[in-house]
Amino acid sequence: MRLEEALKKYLGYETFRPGQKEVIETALAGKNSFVMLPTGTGKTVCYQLTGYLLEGAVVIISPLLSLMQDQVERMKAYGEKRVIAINSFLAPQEKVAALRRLDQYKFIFLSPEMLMNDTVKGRLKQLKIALFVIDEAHCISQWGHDFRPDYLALGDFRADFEYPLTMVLTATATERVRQDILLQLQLNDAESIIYSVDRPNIALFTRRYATFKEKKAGLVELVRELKSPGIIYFSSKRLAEEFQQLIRSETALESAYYHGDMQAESRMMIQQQFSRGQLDVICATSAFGMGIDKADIRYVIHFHLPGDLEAYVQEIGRAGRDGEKSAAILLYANGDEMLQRQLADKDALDPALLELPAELVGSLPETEQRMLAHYAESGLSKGAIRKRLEERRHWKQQNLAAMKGYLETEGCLRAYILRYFGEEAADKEQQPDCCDRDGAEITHYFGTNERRNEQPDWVRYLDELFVGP
DNA sequence: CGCGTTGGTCGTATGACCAACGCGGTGCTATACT
Repeated sequence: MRLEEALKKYLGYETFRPGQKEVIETALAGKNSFVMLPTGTGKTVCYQLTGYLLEGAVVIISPLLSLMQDQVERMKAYGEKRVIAINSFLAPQEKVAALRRLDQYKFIFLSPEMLMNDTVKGRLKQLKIALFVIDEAHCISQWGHDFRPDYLALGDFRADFEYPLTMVLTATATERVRQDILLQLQLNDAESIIYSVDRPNIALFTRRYATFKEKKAGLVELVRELKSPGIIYFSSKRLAEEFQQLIRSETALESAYYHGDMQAESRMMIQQQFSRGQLDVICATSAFGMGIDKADIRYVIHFHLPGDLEAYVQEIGRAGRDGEKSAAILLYANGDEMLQRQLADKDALDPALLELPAELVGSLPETEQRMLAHYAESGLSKGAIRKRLEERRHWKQQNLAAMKGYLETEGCLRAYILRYFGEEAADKEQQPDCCDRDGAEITHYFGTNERRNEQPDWVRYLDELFVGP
């Protein structure tokens, strides 16, 4: 059967999107792959169709519970019943039952933490694993080193399972991050399938302000003018909340805030409201984003610069999935990078903690305890650990410096990003609205959002309702 | 870095003002207890 026929038969699509066929063919040929496809190009199809064409189960490692739930629901909605997510959403007895009948599932979603659970491992050992998938694989290189060490144990898992056929999926990774991911996964024979990170329909802007206050005022002005919907990213939960209040009082836009301290239910609700077009603006921290597949996001503003360009590209990539023109705007006020410098510094464990007496370790925050436990089990000497922490710190500072360079460059912003990801700069002829350095005008992204400002015009409303516009 | 909180002083109001200080973001899971 030709792959197109299989695509039609199993998933109902007529044609492949760029990259998908190549990825599936590679897996069907029994080769491991490292796949980099831009956001919104249907990475799910890659492992789903491969799974249908192979005998055995597909195990998918996913970083977020909400992502897993979404995928499971979507697959179920399309009629696939043999799909499950083993995670803490399951009640203990549900989990036991699910593990007992694990062999009945074709697609099994797991977090790296759950994968390391001995019962789960033992049960997986009894199955035939056709394909091992790492979704959002950049998490290995970012979160793994910082606060989710189980991401770093995926390599040992692969070894333990005699190196199952593996597919690594991400949207953004520099060569260096790719190398780190492959190293962590103990994957040295992966076929690289790399597509450009460039999203031509997203115009790039930076704006400098002298002070925090001016930046704040500038943001309100932008939000008032820009065509919504949009996302504004902050590096502080408090500021995200504060700004949402400000937008509510200063504009007629519908808005909400979103960050990691909120209850899972409120987070889900906000995300749904945004997806359904009930909100114009989301004021969020980096917690908001993965798994958002809203097509018509018109702008992404960053109130603070992110810690690295990978995060920036990932976050602005949520704009313009529909291919329509959209804007990515990075704001800066003097000294902004200090905040990121502080956060980056906090990430790598303080080497002094390695000397902490065992009885005091218990009083540390949970994340630090985990990272310490991870290093203790790694068998590395203290000197080697110290060296690794130092390298990590250095890496982060370099990344931040590159991010700062983006703000400061006088050349094309898109070219800067592409160079960072090791790509050739795109052809200018094809990109009239590229970035502010090349003459793109922010006003092209303005629109009217003030409709809610008007008092409801009942006569017109009823007229439209019964007679049509 | 900039912001909010805290605690001191002033000097007699239950505030006004200032300096010093600390903090900032991302998520999984297990298990005990109210």
